[in-house]
Amino acid sequence: MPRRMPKSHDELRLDAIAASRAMVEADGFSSVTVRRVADRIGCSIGSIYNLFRDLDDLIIHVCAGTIDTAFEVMSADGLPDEPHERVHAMGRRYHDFVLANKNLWFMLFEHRAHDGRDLPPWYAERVGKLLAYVHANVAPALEKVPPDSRIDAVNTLWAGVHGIVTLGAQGKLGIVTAASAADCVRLMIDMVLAGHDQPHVSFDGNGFGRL
Amino acid sequence: MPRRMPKSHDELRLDAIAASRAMVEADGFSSVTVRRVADRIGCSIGSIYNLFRDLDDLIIHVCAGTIDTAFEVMSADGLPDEPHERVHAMGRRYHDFVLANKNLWFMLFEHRAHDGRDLPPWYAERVGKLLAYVHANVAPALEKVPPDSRIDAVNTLWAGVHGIVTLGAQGKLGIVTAASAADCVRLMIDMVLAGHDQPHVSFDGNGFGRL
DNA sequence: ACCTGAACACCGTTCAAGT
DNA sequence: ACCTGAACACCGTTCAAGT
Repeated sequence: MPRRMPKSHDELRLDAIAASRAMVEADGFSSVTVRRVADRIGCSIGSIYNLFRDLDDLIIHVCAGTIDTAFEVMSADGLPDEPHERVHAMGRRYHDFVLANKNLWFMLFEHRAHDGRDLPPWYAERVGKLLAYVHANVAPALEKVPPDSRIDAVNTLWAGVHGIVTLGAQGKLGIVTAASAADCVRLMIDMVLAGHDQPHVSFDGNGFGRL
Repeated sequence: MPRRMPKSHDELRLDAIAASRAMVEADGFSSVTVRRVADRIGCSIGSIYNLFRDLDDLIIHVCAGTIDTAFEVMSADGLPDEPHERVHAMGRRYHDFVLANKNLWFMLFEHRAHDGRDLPPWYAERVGKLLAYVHANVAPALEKVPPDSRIDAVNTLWAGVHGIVTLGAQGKLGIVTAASAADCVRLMIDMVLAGHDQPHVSFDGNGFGRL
């Protein structure tokens, strides 16, 4: 194989996305510029616009990769069968993932398309896949909630977990708090599930000792 | 009074902050540029740097104003006396405020100082004042929680409310949900407070105390 | 002492000119 | 057909020159 084979369109696209992702991880998403990406992957400024519609489009592709990674992490093997424990495991995975990928994750929420352009369908699909997985695995722990309200209950619980994880990762979880974000996530889940499921709340801490 | 009296340093500062706030409200915080502010308040680019250390410093002053407004809204007269109802009223006020001031509120969380420069003490003080007010008014509804854990319980509940309100304002509260963010906030508060009214659910038993 | 705006080093995006 | 980079209209920040 020749040493420096000219890269194909698709290879260059993947290079640009990978380079951008590395920049986001290292210095946040505002450090990604067309000029720097072009420089990093060894092409001209103008060529970036042959690979992507504009910078927004490139950024969205990095975001899509982040969502895919999140899905893989969340859906990896090893989730407990017991519904309550499963929610705790999901919360823990979400927390750990966001903490390990702060800049990439924040970009999902902070990035706004320039005009009112809405997200492409293939992107919305991937978000939907991740959300559907969360719903499928959280809903069983809320089976006492009437089916009509269950979607809202899951959304409420998970939005709560998201709030804790986000504020925690931003260092804004209360002024002075002894409890870590991971502890608060656990507490949130326990509080919500307890509110809905009086009889048997197993709070022995079992299954979570692998902290 | 003369028609066009030259403005004092302090007047110009307030003008710049007000102009910036109006820009954020209208078009988001990335629409605030030194050139546009200078143009709007009728001074030169360079003069902005006589009023503020840099653009970050100006932005922080807008943020401080947002926090002050939030405090005024949250602490206005008319909160119910009953602790649970009071938490609901707080949640509702928070939700309404964020919805009515999306761009200003998002700026608080999305704005990052350029280098690792940390926020000035007078700014942290104002954030602390708002958080302290929330704590003082939410804590009574969690009086069954042991005092040692109560701060963490309030943080957990309020971070949850924050998550719902934030995702709701971003239009990201679930893919398709009938319930509005306001309904989810109500549900969250009910679930958490209900979880604590169950006698057998205590903070000591759930492993939360270990830190 | 402060105001000014040209200058500097960036930025996203476009497009005529090359291959 | 695609790659190139100068050009355009911006950006934050600085600073010599004015008052």
